[in-house]
Amino acid sequence: MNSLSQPKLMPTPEGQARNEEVFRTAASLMVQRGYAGTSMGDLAEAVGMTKAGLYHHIKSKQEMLFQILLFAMKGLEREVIEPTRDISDPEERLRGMIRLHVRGLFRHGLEFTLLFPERRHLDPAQQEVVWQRVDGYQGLLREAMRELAEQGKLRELDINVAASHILQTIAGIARWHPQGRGVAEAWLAEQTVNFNLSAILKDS
Amino acid sequence: MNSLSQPKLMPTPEGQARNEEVFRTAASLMVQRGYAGTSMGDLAEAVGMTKAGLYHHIKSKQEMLFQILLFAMKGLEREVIEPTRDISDPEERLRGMIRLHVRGLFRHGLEFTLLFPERRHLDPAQQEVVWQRVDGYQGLLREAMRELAEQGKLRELDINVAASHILQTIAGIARWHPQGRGVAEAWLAEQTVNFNLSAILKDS
DNA sequence: TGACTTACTTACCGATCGTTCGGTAGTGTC
DNA sequence: GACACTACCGAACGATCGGTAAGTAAGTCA
Repeated sequence: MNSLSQPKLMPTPEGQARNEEVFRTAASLMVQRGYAGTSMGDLAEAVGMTKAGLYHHIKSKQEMLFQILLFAMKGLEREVIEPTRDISDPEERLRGMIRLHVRGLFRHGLEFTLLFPERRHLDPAQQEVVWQRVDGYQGLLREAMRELAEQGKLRELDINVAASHILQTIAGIARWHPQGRGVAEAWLAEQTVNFNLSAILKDS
Repeated sequence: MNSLSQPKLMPTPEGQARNEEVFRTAASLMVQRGYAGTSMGDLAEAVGMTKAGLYHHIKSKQEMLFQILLFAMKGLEREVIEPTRDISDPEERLRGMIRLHVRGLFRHGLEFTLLFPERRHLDPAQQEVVWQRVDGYQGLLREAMRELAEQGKLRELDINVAASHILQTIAGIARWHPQGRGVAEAWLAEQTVNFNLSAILKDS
């Protein structure tokens, strides 16, 4: 029942830090080169260790991907879901979610959005877990749209399709602006917020 | 100066067909498992050949990916760009492009949309070629929006960001509805058309 | 019939893959 | 000082990777 990225037993503080470094580095490499394109040798070199040493910190490459996805999803929950949870107006909540998600892509490593397609390398049980988390997140988008519909503010559209479209525009940002450098992040976030809300809201 | 997927010399009609089968199968496998996740052994087995036999049809795995991307881009040009080229009204042209692109994802193998991220496995010169094609396509979206802006029909938004958002919603469909089965394709296409045009058009 | 080509095959190459084994330096505990 | 434990390393494992050399059956054309 380990919660995150624990090695086999009780790590020292330094070991814990090293452990986290391994996972963060792996996430970063996989964002750049993909899961299959990132070898354990690459990762070992990047953290200044031998391949064998890595296996003190992780159980397997696949398990590591699983832990990274869970960890990244927790980041999304902390940086996006929690701060907007208590906004009662659904339009403002939706705006907040999209805005924070886009900004989080650059500010913190919200690798989840980018690494999500790599879930195919997990075994079915792990895929199921990851999928549930995503569906939970998407459910929040759907719920906000449902409330907007009740208020008569929503266009005639399918909420499921719209939710997936919104997520895709966000994910796309990370793909087209790889490091977020050069573009004004806040501006890009607002562009994305407005694009998606114009898409789903009735003319006011 | 071979235009598409020619083997070394002059293929027989059967050879030509086999050649195309190799490329189509490779595209299909790579859509499912990714470039790195598709081994030449897998591909050989899928087409009922030995690995060595494959190399009669292709020069290398990387070159094959390049040819597949070019071929897929040609499909996009044939199925989406050409049929909408002569629509003078920019709104209708844009609607047509999105609609045909989404439908094409299911009807034909418009693998380009799905395989585009795999361009990182190409060498820089090949990447440049592929990128130019994409930018050309995206340029058509931008041009339509520019015309809409001239007619005063466009919202205040950045055309580059909007174009990338539109493409992402389309690509997302292929990712979320892997085989297109089960969902009414035409309905999904209209949902996507309306989502994106609502996003960019001023209230009428 | 013989020369040549296409479309493969069998057999193999060196490199790299993820992973494991046995060992060890360092640190803290009794 | 004996013991336990963490955090590694060197060396190797079998498997698989992309790719090749050499050979061959079948067809075309003179």
